[in-house]
Formats: sequence, C-alpha cells, structure tokens
Amino acid sequence: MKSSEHGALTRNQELVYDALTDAKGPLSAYAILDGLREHGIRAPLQVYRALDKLLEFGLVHRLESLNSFVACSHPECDSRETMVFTICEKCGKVSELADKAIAGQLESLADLDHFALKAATVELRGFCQACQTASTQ
Amino acid sequence: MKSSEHGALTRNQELVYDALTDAKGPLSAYAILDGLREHGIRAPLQVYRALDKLLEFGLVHRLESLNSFVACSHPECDSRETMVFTICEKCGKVSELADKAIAGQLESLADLDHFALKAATVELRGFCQACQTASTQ
DNA sequence: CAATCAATGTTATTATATAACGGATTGGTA
DNA sequence: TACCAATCCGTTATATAATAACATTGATTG
Ligand SMILES: [Zn+2]
Ligand SMILES: [Zn+2]
Ligand SMILES: [Zn+2]
Ligand SMILES: [Zn+2]
Repeated sequence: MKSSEHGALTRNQELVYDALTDAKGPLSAYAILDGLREHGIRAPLQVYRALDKLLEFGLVHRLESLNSFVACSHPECDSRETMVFTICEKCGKVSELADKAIAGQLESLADLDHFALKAATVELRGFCQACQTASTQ
Repeated sequence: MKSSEHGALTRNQELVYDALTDAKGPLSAYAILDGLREHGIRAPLQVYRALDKLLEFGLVHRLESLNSFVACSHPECDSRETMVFTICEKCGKVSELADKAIAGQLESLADLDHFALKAATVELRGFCQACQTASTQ
C-alpha cells in the first residue's frame, strides 16, 4: 500500500516527491533539480534515481509526450499498469483519469495480436474545459 | 490521400521516409541522420524538418516512449488521431494496431472530463508473441 | 521582374538522460 | 561486535534528443 511505502522514502525520494506534489502539475527532471538546489540536490542523477524509485512505487507517473513527471493523483491506484492522462495543449493542464474499462479494452486488443500486455501509456491531447470556453467567447 | 502526397515529397522528406520504410522498425532521428550521411544529410535539423512534414502528412508516427519514429503501416489510415502501438520490451518489435473501438472509448472517456480530444497516443508495453514462446521453453 | 513563401544548409546551443566510479549507509547475521 | 550484502548516495563526464538563429536557395505568381 502506498501510505506505508511513503513513510519509507529516503531523503532524496522525499524531496523529489514533495516537489511534484507541491507543483500540482508535471515537472521535468531538470525543473525538479532547479527547485531542489537549495536543499542540497546538485546533479541530475540524484533526481533521476529518486524518480526511478518513485515510478517503481507507483507514486509518480511519467508523461512520455512531455518528458516530464507527475505525482499520482489516485491514492488508492496501485495498479501501475494503465494510466490515462489528458494534456491541454493550450494551458498545459494535465489530469489523470481513472478508468477500468479502457484497461480491459486495451487488454483484449493486445490479445488479438497475441501480445502479452504489461503496461499501457495513454496520453490524450486536446483542450481542457476552461480553455474551450475561453476560446469560444 | 496518401499516395498523392507521397509523390509530392521533397528530396529530404523522401530520403527520411525511405529510411523509415526500409528499416521496418522504429528509428531515432539521429539513427536516421547517421544512415543518410552518405546521401548528403549532415545536420539534425534536416532530419527533424523532414519528420515534421511527414508527421503532418500522416506518413510517419512518433513513438513518444521511445523518442523514435516509424512509417505508418496503414496505407489507408488518414485519421492521424488515434494510433495504438505495441512495443516488445525484449526484442524491440513495434506493431501499429488498427482499432476503431478504442478511439470511441477514449472519446467518451474524455467527454466525461469535458475534455475536447484532438489526438491520442496509446503505447502498449509487454512481450510479442515470439518472445513469449521463446521465454516459456 | 519583384514579391512571396516554402524548403534548405550551417553553426551553435539547449534539453534530456545515462555511464562509470567510489564512498556512505543500512540491515541482517555469524 | 565484526562481517557481509544490498542499497543509497555524490560527483564528473558523457551520450542522446531537440531547437534557435540566420543566411540562402528555389519555385510560384501577379
Ligand atoms: Zn496514478
Ligand atoms: Zn487548458
Ligand atoms: Zn498509421
Ligand atoms: Zn519480442
């Protein structure tokens, strides 16, 4: 379970995780690095190693199309398998959607191709609600 | 339609597109560059500019999680909206799946969040059929 | 021809990620 | 305690991916 894992985070992991939860949006590894210099983080590897562990714990997800990272917004989502994100191309807002159905759909789609599915990345690009209404006024 | 667009490709676009179709697998921009040096391509920008156009034409897709590019394997697929790829984590094989249902599912999922969906990237990681049978022997 | 626009060539720079090495810390265990 | 193994840590250097800036070429067209 996550909350117990969270308690076991090392110092660097804690720093990186806090940076991501504070940000309430995706951050690149180098943006995290810049924000943590005053806390003693000096090199990219310190950030990347912490991120690797956080990804492994399921506390953080990687946004492939943005080369950046977000804290998981589903405290109970320990699946680590299928994540769905919306990415607003105007304001940059990112939301993580919870959906069981898509995971099943992708599973059966993979089966058709005899592909043993381990993990899925779904990234949706478009406009968030706020940016839609803003552009139609 | 694609075949007509293909006839209108410029020299650099043609070179890059041919490199991708010959490869029968994903290539990074720099791998393309290395393969085309003897044809007069010398700088990353020459490759990236050609790729931008090919992506726009729908002749090529970008694999976000691999930072690489593949020629579209669906001659009639001009949708340019929802692509689904399987990526074998053992042998690196990539397949582009054709599926109308997933696109609809993602559309309605986005609707729930009042998100105006423009394009979707779906990348499935796991093991291809060949690598499964190879690992169970 | 002159204006325009897309494509090109080149150099330099930024952004993202990993390799390689050694030292420090932790947790069990003889 | 002394030992071992595993993990985490810090540092330097390097690899890989993508873009900025600017000048030039070549086709289109009015
Ligand atoms: Zn999550
Ligand atoms: Zn928005
Ligand atoms: Zn395609
Ligand atoms: Zn395989």
